[in-house]
Amino acid sequence: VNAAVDLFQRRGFVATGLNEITRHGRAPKGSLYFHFPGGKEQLASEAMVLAGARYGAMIRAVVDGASDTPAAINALARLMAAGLERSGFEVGCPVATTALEVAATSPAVAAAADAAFDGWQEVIADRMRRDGRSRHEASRRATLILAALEGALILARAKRSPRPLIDAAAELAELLS
Amino acid sequence: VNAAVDLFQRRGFVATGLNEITRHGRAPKGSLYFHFPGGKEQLASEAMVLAGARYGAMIRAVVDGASDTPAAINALARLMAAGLERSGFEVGCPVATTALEVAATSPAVAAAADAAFDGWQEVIADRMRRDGRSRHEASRRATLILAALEGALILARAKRSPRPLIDAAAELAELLS
Amino acid sequence: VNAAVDLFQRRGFVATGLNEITRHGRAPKGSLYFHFPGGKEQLASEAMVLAGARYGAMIRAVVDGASDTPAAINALARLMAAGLERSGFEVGCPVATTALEVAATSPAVAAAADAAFDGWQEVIADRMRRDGRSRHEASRRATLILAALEGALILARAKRSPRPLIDAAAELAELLS
Amino acid sequence: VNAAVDLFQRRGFVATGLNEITRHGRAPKGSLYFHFPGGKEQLASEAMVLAGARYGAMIRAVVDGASDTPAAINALARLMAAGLERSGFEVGCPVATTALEVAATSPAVAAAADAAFDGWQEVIADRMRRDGRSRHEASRRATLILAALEGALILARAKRSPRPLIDAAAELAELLS
DNA sequence: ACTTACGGGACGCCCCGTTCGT
DNA sequence: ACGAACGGGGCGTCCCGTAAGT
Repeated sequence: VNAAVDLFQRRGFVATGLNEITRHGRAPKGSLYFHFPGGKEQLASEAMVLAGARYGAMIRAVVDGASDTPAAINALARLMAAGLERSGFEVGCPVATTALEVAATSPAVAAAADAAFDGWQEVIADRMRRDGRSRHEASRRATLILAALEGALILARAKRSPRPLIDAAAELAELLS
Repeated sequence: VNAAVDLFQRRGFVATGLNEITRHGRAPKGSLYFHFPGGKEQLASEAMVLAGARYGAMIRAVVDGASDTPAAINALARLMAAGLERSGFEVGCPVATTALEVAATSPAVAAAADAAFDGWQEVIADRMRRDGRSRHEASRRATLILAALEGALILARAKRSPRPLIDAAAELAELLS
Repeated sequence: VNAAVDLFQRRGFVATGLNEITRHGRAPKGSLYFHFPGGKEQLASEAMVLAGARYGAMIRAVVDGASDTPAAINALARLMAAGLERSGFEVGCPVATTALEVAATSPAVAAAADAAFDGWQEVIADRMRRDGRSRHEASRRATLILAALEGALILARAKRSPRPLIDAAAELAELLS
Repeated sequence: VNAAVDLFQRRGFVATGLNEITRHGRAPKGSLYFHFPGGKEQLASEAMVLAGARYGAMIRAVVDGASDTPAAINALARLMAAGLERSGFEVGCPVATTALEVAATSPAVAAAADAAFDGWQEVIADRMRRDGRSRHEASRRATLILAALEGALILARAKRSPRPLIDAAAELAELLS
């Protein structure tokens, strides 16, 4: 279920109860362990995969629609800021919170989160390769962009303000142009 | 107690039980509500403050010891990477995980986390102002640096590898030089 | 299925899940309620019947093969002790545990268990009648023998030692000779 | 709590929920894990101890009040039969059911059950030693008596009739006189 | 002033026994 | 015959107060 994606994104992995998820998704409780024999961890892993795909598609759309990389960065930041404000700063990255929470305790979920991050990074790197960057350069630069956006998103949620996100993106875009 | 700082850093806010904290800190259970009438939230707030001060001092030492900003960024990344590896990728940022978890539920703790972030950002900005940057430019650039490091730390923990941290820092340092 | 017999014998009725039984018996889960519309109770009842027949045959073989009643008692005790030790004191009486667990809640299963006990008692009584005892005397004496063996089996499992079984049988055999 | 003794005695260990026990004993759930950090197993162990002591005292009273061993056996059987009938055959031995259920899964509880059995056996053996039996003879005979009573109790509960208990006791008493 | 011991609900995850729909 | 669905509860433990003691 993708009710899990939404709730993990808002409250985090640990704070979200399975009951809450089934209620939110109007799914019966008993079926959960039929579809996800691995329990909450499996559910989280699949949520990471789904969120990775969905968010990845969104990132791709923005990145491909932008005229150049700096423009893409700013566009992404604006999009994330809009989502943040629309939800009252509840909805952040659908992967980051869970990734941090389970990094030390659940290797399987951490790996799924990592795969999602990798996918996004690859989307950005792909665009830069098409712009003529070398493979290695594109990869490193994409990592930086993704990291900066994720980090700025944390700062923005803590401050309950889109400023850090907008500022960091603007600065990074400027540096890259 | 600063046992809380350590545990929140490793497992996150929600996953850490009060029992665990008192055990880890060899403090009596009943005393907790005497010293922290606000309960877990107050404890977390004070943990954010303490971690902010400690981490801030460390950042200041590194930043002041570096020859220029790019060198400082790389030095910080190496330091964080070292801590990551030393702890088996358990110990990340003492504020970020908690900040994400409580962003939507506990304004007080979120504010404390924000204050910690602000302190760190100010340390970095301060250095750049001393290097002759304008107030506004220094602030934005410091936000970017902090965001990039925090974001890269997430990626690194998910991947259980210091690579994202080292790469993102190297790329950012290069852009800034 | 007689996978149920084995599992009820080891872990008891309540502690054995239907899933476990189907897995142990390589039977499909959904088929269970086709063959046993009465659910777990019916399964238990039939397990009692099957165990009663099987164990009864074994008792008959031992009893008929022994030279006299005291010898039969000792032989039975040795056989039970051997099964106990072979299984690490996991496998006791296939009926007693379930009988005790459901005595208060499931009359149907309790009746099936009672029938199994009656069958065994009859096997022993039959032998004694053939040895010339009166109907009434044989019945009472068989009840005592069965009770002593069942009771000693409990003591033996609790102590994880065949001693109570061997001792009680020896004492009873001596009294009867 | 001795509500546990009562419920384990009626329904068995596995079938009795902790909630049920706290409800039955009017104790709050949260307090349970303060007094019994070991959880259900510890509760069961202490229930075995308590039941062992209480039942042991009762056995001692009967045994000491009887004129000789055969009379004691019959008196015990009558007492057990009375308890059985009074409760609609719900209340059996407070130790046997649990002992059988946990024999394979919980060594600690099994040991506690064994200790209770040993205590009872010792009470009976003690009486016989005072009657002039040798140490070894008294011990073996006491084991037989205890086993026969426990076993007959199972048969009686399955049959929902005091007959097996009364008959087995009568037969054993006769053999001993 | 500070700590201990204890009481007290609420809920988390897991899994159970059962019944549809095919 | 059987995969899928379905609630209900089990045990553990959490976060929080309070009454008594030092």
